[in-house]
Amino acid sequence: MPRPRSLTHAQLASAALAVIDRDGLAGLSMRAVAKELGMSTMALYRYVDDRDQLEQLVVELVLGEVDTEPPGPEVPWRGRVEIMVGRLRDSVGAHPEIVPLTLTHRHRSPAVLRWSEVVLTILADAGLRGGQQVIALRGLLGYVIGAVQLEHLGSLSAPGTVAISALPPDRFPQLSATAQRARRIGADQEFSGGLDMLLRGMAEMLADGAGLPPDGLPDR
Amino acid sequence: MPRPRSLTHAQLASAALAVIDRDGLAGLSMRAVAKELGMSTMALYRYVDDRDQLEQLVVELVLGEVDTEPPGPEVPWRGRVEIMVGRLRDSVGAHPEIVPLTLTHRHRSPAVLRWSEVVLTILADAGLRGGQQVIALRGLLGYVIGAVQLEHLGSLSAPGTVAISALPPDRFPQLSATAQRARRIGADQEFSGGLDMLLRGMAEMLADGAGLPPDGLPDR
DNA sequence: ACCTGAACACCGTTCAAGT
DNA sequence: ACCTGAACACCGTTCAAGT
Repeated sequence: MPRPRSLTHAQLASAALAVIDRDGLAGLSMRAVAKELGMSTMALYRYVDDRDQLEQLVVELVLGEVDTEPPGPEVPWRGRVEIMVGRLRDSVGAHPEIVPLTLTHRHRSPAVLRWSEVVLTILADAGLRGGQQVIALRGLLGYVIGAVQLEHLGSLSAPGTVAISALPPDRFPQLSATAQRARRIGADQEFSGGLDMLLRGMAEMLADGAGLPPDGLPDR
Repeated sequence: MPRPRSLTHAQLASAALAVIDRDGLAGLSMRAVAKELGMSTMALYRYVDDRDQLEQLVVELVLGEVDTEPPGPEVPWRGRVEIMVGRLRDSVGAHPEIVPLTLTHRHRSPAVLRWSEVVLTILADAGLRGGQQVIALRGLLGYVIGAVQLEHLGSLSAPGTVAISALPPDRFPQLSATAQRARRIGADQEFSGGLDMLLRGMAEMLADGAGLPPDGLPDR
């Protein structure tokens, strides 16, 4: 008589995320997750092929919470992009330890695909042409990924910025002055300031039709 | 009679980098590096406190090759930023497996500090004010980091893009159309297109003095 | 002082065995 | 069918010992 499955993928993912939130990404192991669930290590392999797939489940648990409902058309396109980017950043930012996992597993995540689809729709709506859309989407994704990592690593009690503040001002005049100022700028302000830079650039590209490849890549 | 040191830090770093270039970052281990050098594993601990410090040496070996000579003033400031960003991307791009290491060890790298100092000088030269400089520098660093990772992961025989091309066009119309086009856009074009977006945004910020925090953060 | 090898506490995963 | 525990081939690092 077949015993019923005692575990769902969701429970597995939650247990793994709990381990990560408690002990960091370095603390994630098949053994740790099994202990978290009160099962033997090998029992996990009933539900998952290998560690890689467990990681995929964690990524999907976190990214699956990103609201991918398109913002209303009454919001200007730049505002809509800001909303979508903000949602992604908030979800990942709530579990910054998983950032390295999202990088490796991003292409397989339905949530990221849905998110990308909505952002592309907004960009197309705004009037960006084919080649520009690709560049803009990768630019946005690249910015979010990079910024979240800088933020996460740079703010572990900000060892970087503190160390930089202590640099010899004669050899690094700009850097030490900037580090002083950087401490007064919050992470949110930094993030939205950089995003603003990107969006301004996009709007300008839109205005003068730049960003097309030199050979005049066709639009479809 | 004290034996002479048989190893320099540079040799150690080269051996580790050789392991990484051959077997990937996952193949890096104290044992692997020791074997590469023909020594016992524990001999490495004569030269390095722990694995973390070995990684730091690798990062410095790669980033130390970045030319941080400021480009001549005859080049417009945007061009100078492009040159500096390009140098960083080229060095890291030559050993993409180390990207995760640069993230963790970046704040301790003299090479990155020198690079940042030069870029900040260019930005100050261009007329960006204090708060804007911080945002612009982090924006640039974030973009490079994110873009290099997307490029590296996304181009391992491009499993992501290929998978995306195979998506059901009815559920992901924008994405599948975009994936088709993305295959015709080279990595360099993507990178410089995104960078161009950022630089346009910076130039615009410069023009109208935006990016200052709401409370009017003073310039020094 | 430099280098070694055994040992400890960890990994992911395979495999044979229990219910 | 579901779950277990021993075992294998790995880690980083400590420690005592050799030259």
